[in-house]
Amino acid sequence: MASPSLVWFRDDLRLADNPALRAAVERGEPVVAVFVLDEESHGIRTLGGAARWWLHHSLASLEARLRDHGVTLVLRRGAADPVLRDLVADSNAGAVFWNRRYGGPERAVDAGLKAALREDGVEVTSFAASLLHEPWTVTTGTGTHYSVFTPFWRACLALPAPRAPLPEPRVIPGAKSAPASDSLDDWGLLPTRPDWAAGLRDAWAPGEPAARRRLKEFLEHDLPSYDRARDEPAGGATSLLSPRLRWGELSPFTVWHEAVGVDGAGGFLSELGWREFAWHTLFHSPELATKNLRREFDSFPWPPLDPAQLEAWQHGETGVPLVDAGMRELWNTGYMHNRVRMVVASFLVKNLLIDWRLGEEWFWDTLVDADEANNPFNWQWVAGSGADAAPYFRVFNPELQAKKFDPQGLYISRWASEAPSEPIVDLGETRKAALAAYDVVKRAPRA
DNA sequence: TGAAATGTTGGGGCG
DNA sequence: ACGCCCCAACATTTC
Repeated sequence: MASPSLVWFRDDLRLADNPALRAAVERGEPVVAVFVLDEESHGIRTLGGAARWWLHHSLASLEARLRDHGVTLVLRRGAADPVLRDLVADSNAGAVFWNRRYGGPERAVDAGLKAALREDGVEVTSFAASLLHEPWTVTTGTGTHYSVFTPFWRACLALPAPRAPLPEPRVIPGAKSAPASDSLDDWGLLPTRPDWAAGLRDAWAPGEPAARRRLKEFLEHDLPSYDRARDEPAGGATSLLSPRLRWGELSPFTVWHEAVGVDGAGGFLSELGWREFAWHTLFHSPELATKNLRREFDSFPWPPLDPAQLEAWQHGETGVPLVDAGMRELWNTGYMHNRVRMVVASFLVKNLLIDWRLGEEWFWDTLVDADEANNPFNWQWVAGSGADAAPYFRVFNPELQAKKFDPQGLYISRWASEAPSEPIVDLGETRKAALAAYDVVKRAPRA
């Protein structure tokens, strides 16, 4: 009697370079593929609206590709621990495989499950698949983790090179009868009443095949000009790979090995390095989304929230053209150019003096690429409270940024073409107020 | 992965 | 010819 191999898909919705899937195939028994929509386990962050849209379509793609192999993707909803244990029992699985996660609550779930299943005599194996280096392997000379990017990335580059990506399995042996599955449509991941996803549908094609096509196109067409053009929000020279990495439709090993030989790829690869740095930072500071990494920022004098200002920022109605353009790109497409992300974040935190956590939550809800590491990491970077952060006194001037990086006004006219209205705040005055607030933090005792 | 304020320099207009 | 001033251009400092 066969004892199937259970593959638990999480943030790795791909068949290529999937070590868990590979190990299950190599075990030689029928494969049961599972995805669990977990909104119940302690501390797990509920997905935002744009993320749910992406997840739906990426799961639909994975489901179809597995079906081509004769394998059913079993969809279940609930706390991962009991759901997985039920599935293991129902399918009589003898082995479970997954690729590692690095967030605090996820690690707790996975560790508990691994111990419990092993207790029951089930083989459980986890793999490195979504980071180039395991977080505990990148340490300073004194054994601590890095808090500054440049030495961190230098240390990564000095480590043995990331392994070569694994090919997609040619054959995946399916089980004769798979456990019952929810219907993806019943999960209600797509927006209705209203359906606000039209812009997302125009902008994106989720799923592994489209991700591979984009990688190829980026390498051929955009990488050569990446260093020169990546800061121009109208230019389209960025990789657009962030959601594909977020959902694991591409692995960083694949991206690394495809790009590393290309002349002038260093700047792009170091962006992969920032992604790596954010995840390592989360691994060492699981409360990254809620707690200032630099605790002296706990004394930051946030004024009482003016909800109208937060709303104006969210809706792209601040009267500051580059900020409004960015926020509307976000709302319409689930994405925003990186340069503009820095500008709108600086504006929220420093010109409006609104807590970075509120900006982080809005991005979490509206970005298709937000993950629990990069999103809070980057907000803390802008706010000045984070790892290797921009000094708080570094206040972006959105008008100057527009002049420098969107000199023709192409990006602004694409997203905010109406005649500009009066800014809701004076850029010069609010800049001064932000610097005064910074003074309080500067005088605060260091944690 | 800033911007503004302040400081320095040097060419050119002009008395 | 010379000194003076203005000011753009660039550099440095400060926030």
